[in-house]
Amino acid sequence: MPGRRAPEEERREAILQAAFAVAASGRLGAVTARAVAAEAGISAGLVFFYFESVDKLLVALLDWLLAHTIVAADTPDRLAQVSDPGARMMLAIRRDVEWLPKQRERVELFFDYWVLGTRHPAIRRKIRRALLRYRDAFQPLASALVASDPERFAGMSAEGLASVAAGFVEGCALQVVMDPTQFDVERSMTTLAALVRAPAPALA
Amino acid sequence: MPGRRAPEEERREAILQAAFAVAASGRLGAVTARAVAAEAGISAGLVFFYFESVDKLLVALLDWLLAHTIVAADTPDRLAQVSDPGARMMLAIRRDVEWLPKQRERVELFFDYWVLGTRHPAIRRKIRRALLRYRDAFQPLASALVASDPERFAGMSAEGLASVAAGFVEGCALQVVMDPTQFDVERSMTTLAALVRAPAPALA
DNA sequence: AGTTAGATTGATCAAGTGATCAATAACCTG
DNA sequence: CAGGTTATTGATCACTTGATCAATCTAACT
Repeated sequence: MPGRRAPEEERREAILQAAFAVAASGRLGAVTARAVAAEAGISAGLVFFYFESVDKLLVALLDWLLAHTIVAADTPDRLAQVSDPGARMMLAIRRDVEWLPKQRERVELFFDYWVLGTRHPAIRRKIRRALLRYRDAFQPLASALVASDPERFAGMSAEGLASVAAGFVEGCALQVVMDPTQFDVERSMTTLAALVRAPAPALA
Repeated sequence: MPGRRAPEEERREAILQAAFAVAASGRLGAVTARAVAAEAGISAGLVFFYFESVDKLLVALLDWLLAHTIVAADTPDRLAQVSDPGARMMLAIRRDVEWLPKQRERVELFFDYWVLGTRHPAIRRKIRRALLRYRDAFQPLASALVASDPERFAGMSAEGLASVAAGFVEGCALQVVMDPTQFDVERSMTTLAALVRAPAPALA
């Protein structure tokens, strides 16, 4: 029965949510026009009416995903309460690492997009920008840390430290996707703490 | 013209090489029975004659890839010449990191398989095993390093150190695939050296 | 009520996929 | 050179995909 109108822009949103539902359970490969339409309870043609092509739907889904994924937004206050720059940095990292297993579906999807990005310039640009933005989020913490003890962090820029912090979390994300059952937040954090704490002038 | 026989087992190998050629230029998604057959100069049916299904061809290609990919096997001697455990570890890491951009195609393929593994148990097992094997390759170096200065590495197990080393290289691999032009071996190594060298008792 | 504009459907097309299989040609044995 | 074995082909089937489009229905506005 054609004609049953929906509240305009909500259709787009509904389709995107359906696309996410499909992708969350069957990954990006399962996101077909028919699958999304079935999930949304509409006809396949309507998907193309709102999103010209499946490709553009995927790009829109990535935007939706990035907009609806704020890492660890639930504890913005606890971080400010910690005065020590080092402890603040560690808490920030821990917060994100703890978030990873809880949102495994999103992390997996992100990696799907990341792989897709290798062949898709527009997606690659979006992913890269998101990663840079994530790295930059560590910048103020890194700056404070370096400033708090310039001698100890001699030779390390705040940029470098922020990169390493982001890289560590990304490495954990890799492990989470690879083997969720075997990933242990505490072990990862302990290893990081030990590594960073250990002076190793022998390494060159 | 049917009947033109090939030297037995060489056919399998030839098909696998063709599959690799296809995958190297068009990624895993391009590996179809027809594409591989065309690349190998045979008919599509023959692919199914030697590899029951495309799925099994992909698994066989992964095995082939793992067997034909020995990271940095060209400099096995230089490592032994370095007596200092710290420098040895750093050289080992550098060796692998330098290898990444040169073999980008293989690294990309590896990530394709890694993503595929999330849905394919057999592939996931193979990938996981390969990653563990890679991590274990750092174990002797890590043990020597920890033993060389127990006080400095207090709280760090050799396993943890090996994990971090492997994780660092994997992180670099991620960057290489994402943006080959922007990846800089020297910068990565410098950052690592600075991080490891910097004592940071403030971090907890 | 009549009209118009826009949303919605479902059938449909073309392209590409994995897989099967009868027919056939080369090889080996005798 | 006959005969059996085996690799090889190419046509073919069933299926899925992205995409298009005429027909249709609903809502809003006269």
